Amino acid sequence: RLRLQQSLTNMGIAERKAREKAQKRELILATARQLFLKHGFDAVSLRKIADELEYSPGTIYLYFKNKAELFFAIHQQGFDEFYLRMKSADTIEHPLERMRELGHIYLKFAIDNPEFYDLMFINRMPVSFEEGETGWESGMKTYSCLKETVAACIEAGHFSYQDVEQTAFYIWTHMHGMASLLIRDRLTMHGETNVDHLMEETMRRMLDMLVGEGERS
Amino acid sequence: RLRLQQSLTNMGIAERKAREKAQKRELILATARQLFLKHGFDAVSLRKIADELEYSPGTIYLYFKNKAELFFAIHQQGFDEFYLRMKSADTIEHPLERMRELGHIYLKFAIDNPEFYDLMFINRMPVSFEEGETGWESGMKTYSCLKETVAACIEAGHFSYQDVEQTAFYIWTHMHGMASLLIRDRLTMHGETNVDHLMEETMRRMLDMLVGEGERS
Amino acid sequence: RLRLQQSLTNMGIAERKAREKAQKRELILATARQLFLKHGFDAVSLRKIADELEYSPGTIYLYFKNKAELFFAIHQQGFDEFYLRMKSADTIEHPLERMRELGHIYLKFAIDNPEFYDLMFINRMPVSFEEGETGWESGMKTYSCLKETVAACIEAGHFSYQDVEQTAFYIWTHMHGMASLLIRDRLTMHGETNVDHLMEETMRRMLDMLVGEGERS
Amino acid sequence: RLRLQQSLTNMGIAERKAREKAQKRELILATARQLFLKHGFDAVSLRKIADELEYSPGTIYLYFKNKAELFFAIHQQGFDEFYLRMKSADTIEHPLERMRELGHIYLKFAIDNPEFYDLMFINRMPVSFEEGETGWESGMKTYSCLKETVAACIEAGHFSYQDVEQTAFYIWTHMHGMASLLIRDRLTMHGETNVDHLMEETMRRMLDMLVGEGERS
DNA sequence: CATGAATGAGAGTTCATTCAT
DNA sequence: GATGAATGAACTCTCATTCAT
Repeated sequence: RLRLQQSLTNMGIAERKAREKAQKRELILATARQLFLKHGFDAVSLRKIADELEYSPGTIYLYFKNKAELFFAIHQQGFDEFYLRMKSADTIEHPLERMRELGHIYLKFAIDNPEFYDLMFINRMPVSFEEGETGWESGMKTYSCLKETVAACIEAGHFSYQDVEQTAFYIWTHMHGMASLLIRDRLTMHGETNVDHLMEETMRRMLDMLVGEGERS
Repeated sequence: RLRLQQSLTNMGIAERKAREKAQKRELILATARQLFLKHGFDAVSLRKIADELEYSPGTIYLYFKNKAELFFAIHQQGFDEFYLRMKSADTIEHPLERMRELGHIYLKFAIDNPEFYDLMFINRMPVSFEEGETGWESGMKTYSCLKETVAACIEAGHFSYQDVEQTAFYIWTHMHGMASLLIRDRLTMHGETNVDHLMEETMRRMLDMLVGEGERS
Repeated sequence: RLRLQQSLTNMGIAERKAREKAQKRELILATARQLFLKHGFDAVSLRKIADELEYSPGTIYLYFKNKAELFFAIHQQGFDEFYLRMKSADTIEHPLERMRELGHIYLKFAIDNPEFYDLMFINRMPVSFEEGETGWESGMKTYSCLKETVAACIEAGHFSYQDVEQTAFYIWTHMHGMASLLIRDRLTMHGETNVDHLMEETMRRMLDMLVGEGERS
Repeated sequence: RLRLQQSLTNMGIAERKAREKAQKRELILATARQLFLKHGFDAVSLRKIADELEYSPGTIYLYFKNKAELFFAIHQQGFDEFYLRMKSADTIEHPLERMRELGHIYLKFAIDNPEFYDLMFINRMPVSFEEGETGWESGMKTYSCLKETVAACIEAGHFSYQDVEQTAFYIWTHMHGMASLLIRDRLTMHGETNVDHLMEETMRRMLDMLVGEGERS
């Protein structure tokens, strides 16, 4: 019985340790993310991250093999989170409504998580990244999300143009244009006050124009 | 008379010197630009630029106060060149045709000069840059170009939507979305073969959709 | 009686524990040795040894005070093993034959256990090592082995030269020259194919030359 | 005339600068060499070398591409110097006398320049080194020196054994054995007082033994 | 005008070692 | 007894920038 109890205790300890380790990993990721946003990936050193956390520089290497893996992890995390949010639109039956919600979610994600968005869609990829094709699964799934909804819109007769691939490309590139200009500070001239609103409106306008004549939903 | 002559001579010399100085500045800029293209702005050191030119690193500081000023100069130059190209569409009378040409020029510029485009629209601005507001004149002029043409399209009844500012924003953000995804390598999934063509088509489709009902040109 | 039994049991446990501890120590040593061979002493970190063993780095410190002591232990073990092998020649009565066997064993040991040989005879000693004079007992015994056989050869009239000390030095230095050049990769120029054979032959030639005139065995 | 004079002055300055640069390179090499000797190649960091010279760590990179090149340069320099010394024996006509002188020079070089000898013949080669085969020219030339003298000794009937290659190998390995044991501190047991003398004697004895019977020079 | 030697700071990374658990 | 997280120092190397010449 003693053994069993001890075994349970050990399991408890092991579990707690694993949890704590995961939490610390998360903490490092969060700090890195925030710094990457402020100064850009290249300008942030592991040392600075460590300083911010009041760790020794070597400590980070207990959680990440190197800087590229840190990038990778944030990248991945970003796409996972992104996918989750996009997926949440699935509850909306009406294809066009769903499409609008996707647009809204996309922009909101970029605005709320610019550090994620930057690493995912704007930052130059580290060389080590390009070789292995892993890490894009969530990204591809999300894009599939978009394409399915586009297909549904076409099938339901909401969109007059019939090519799914091209229409998805059309929508994505426009959304990204707004998001990336915002994040990389090229919209400061535009009175800034209502940029978020302007982007939302632009998105809706784009979708409206995709909708076939005579059938405005 | 001697004095006059000498003075003239001096002016000649001074002129030549100024010309030579400007030429050298240009040469440095061109080399820097080319290197920025190949390896990205942050990855290029002043020493590498100097090596490429077979200059001493100190020499560059005779022409540019620091790396930020080099960035600034290329940025400026890029916008100047960009403006010139966009301006060349002015010869086209028909507003919608001109609009289409602007779109074509925009994409072509991004594709042909990704290093310029990157610095102008994607790269994070050096901190010293944000303070001084100079350097955006050409950029603003170019944007005005766009807005004028949009206004002309509206006036001519080609575009049904009436807000110039918003429509210009609409067009620009979409163009930039395509350009920036291409330059930062996020379109590799798209078969890559015909990305340029796809972008052109998407642009035309966007403009077509902006054109009011019943009046497709 | 219970107490006695428990005491016996405890002794059994203690013994087993001691045995297990020794075994683990041995295991660590073996792994370290093998890694030292592959990458060189300085290039092997304790962490790498621990990883190889699937131990925690801290664990090694339960068996060795520090890296120098690990060096020390392998050094010792190497000399012990070396001594055993050399000792095995004792069964050969004929002094000159024994001498030849010693030479053969020496070279074979160096070739078969370059990691040992390197640590024992080539690698720079850790500073902490030089102070304490312990650790050379087996080495000295082995050298005595050599000297005894040399003495026997002289006594039996095989060697013409009479100084034992000098002759032992003569033989050892020559053997070591071949072994160390081989191990530190300075013999690659010599067609490499038959280096082992060449070394054996050279050793035999050396011994032959030590043999007095008219009395070639 | 002014121009000419200035040109001459410039040449003077350029020359002086080149000389100073070469001197500084030499100084770095000397310092590095000395530190390598004391602590071993791997244990000496560029920082330590820089500190010793009261330079900034970066400065060394103005004279050497990296640590391997520093190694390479010392290696090369050592072999050059070594070759020069060995070559100096060429003035001795009598082959056997020359051979003895070569032996003397070899040992003296190792004793006088242990830091060179260590890097040349004992230290593990950096990986980058093995690939390129450059850098061994002086070494090969020196070995040829030895072989020529051996051949001459054979031709003159001094050596009874006829194989040049094997005899050169024989001589070299023995010399190296003594030198490397001395440098890596394995001769401390031998009363140390007269090790140099013992080595010289051993070398002479070896050569004497190579000399054919009845013809001791 | 141009040089290029020099610097100090800082990059990513690895290390032997310690210590609370 | 064993763990493994953590450290601080060290590593090689690159950088933007300065300044005497």
